[in-house]
Amino acid sequence: MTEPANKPERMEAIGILEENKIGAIWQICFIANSFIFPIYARFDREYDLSRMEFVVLYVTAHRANTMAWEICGITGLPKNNISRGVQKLQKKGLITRVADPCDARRSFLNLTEKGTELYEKLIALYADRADAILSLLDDEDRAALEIVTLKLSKRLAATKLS
Amino acid sequence: MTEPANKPERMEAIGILEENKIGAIWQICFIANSFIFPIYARFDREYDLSRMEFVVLYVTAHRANTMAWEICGITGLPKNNISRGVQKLQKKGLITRVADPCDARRSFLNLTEKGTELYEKLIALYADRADAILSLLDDEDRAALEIVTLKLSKRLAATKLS
DNA sequence: CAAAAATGGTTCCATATGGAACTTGACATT
DNA sequence: AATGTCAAGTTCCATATGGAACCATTTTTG
Repeated sequence: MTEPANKPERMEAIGILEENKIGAIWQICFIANSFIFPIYARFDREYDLSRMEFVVLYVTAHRANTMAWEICGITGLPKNNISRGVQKLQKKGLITRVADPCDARRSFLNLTEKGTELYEKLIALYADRADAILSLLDDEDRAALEIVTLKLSKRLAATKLS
Repeated sequence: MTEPANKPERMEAIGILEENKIGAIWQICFIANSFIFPIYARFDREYDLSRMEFVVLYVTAHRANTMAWEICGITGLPKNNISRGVQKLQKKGLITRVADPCDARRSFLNLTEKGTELYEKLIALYADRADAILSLLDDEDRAALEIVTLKLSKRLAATKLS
């Protein structure tokens, strides 16, 4: 059942990866897609959790009293999708939503104990898969990649591109 | 109209980018999304071209006599989506489809002149935007990033991850 | 303080997406 | 040649997605 590692069509991908007119960006997208799709498919299959739900879970795990609009700003995802993610998580009892006394439009989001438990499980899978990919590099290259992608992503977050 | 470069929610994103349990992968996805979404939105808005159409256009521009199943292998996208992209491009007169005499199920895809013209225009926009992002790094970092992402993406393409 | 603008969030709708079933054609085994 | 298996593409369907209109609250402004 294990397919040969180098199926011809996969090898063809390599040629296109070397295209240099668009530089590292196509490669970065290729790596991101290779990571994201399988992991979200797995979350959906094994935990019945959609991408939007995971995103909300993830951000909320990192910041107590998060508000929906903040998740939008952090992730760049549209607010209607975030809204749906929040609703589903709340229905499943994975997060709590408490109205902000200062502004009735907003509410504070926090993980429940159950939500924290699930998050711990998922983030472990997430980290394993990330590690499986990054392990294709030797330690030196991996360290270099981490330094440069952190720099770039931080600058990108702080910049308003046209 | 120009927003301040450092809106609070964007700065919050930076904190999360520094999360190290999942290392460079979250950052890579962040960079990829920051690139992909705006550029495809623009292609759709200004050229009425969907993501799938662009993908087919792109691969076909790189390989004469491409077949649909090859595009699937190269990009990892499902074949029904590719099929739709091919149909739309053909309807618009941007690619030609000629049945393979050796196997009636398959056909060879090639850009028309009109298709080539459009491709040239789009890839220039694509490259400009890629450059705008990569220019946030100094030359040394940028060179390092390009080397390492090429290595990683090539190994990833040649590997069958779980 | 009333009217207008803005903001957080939800709902509506039209489109994009991907899994699965299906169609047609190639090919292997008998 | 009949049969079963596989492969390339298409179609069907149920879900995900994101823009736009909308609602309910602040906040701003005259």
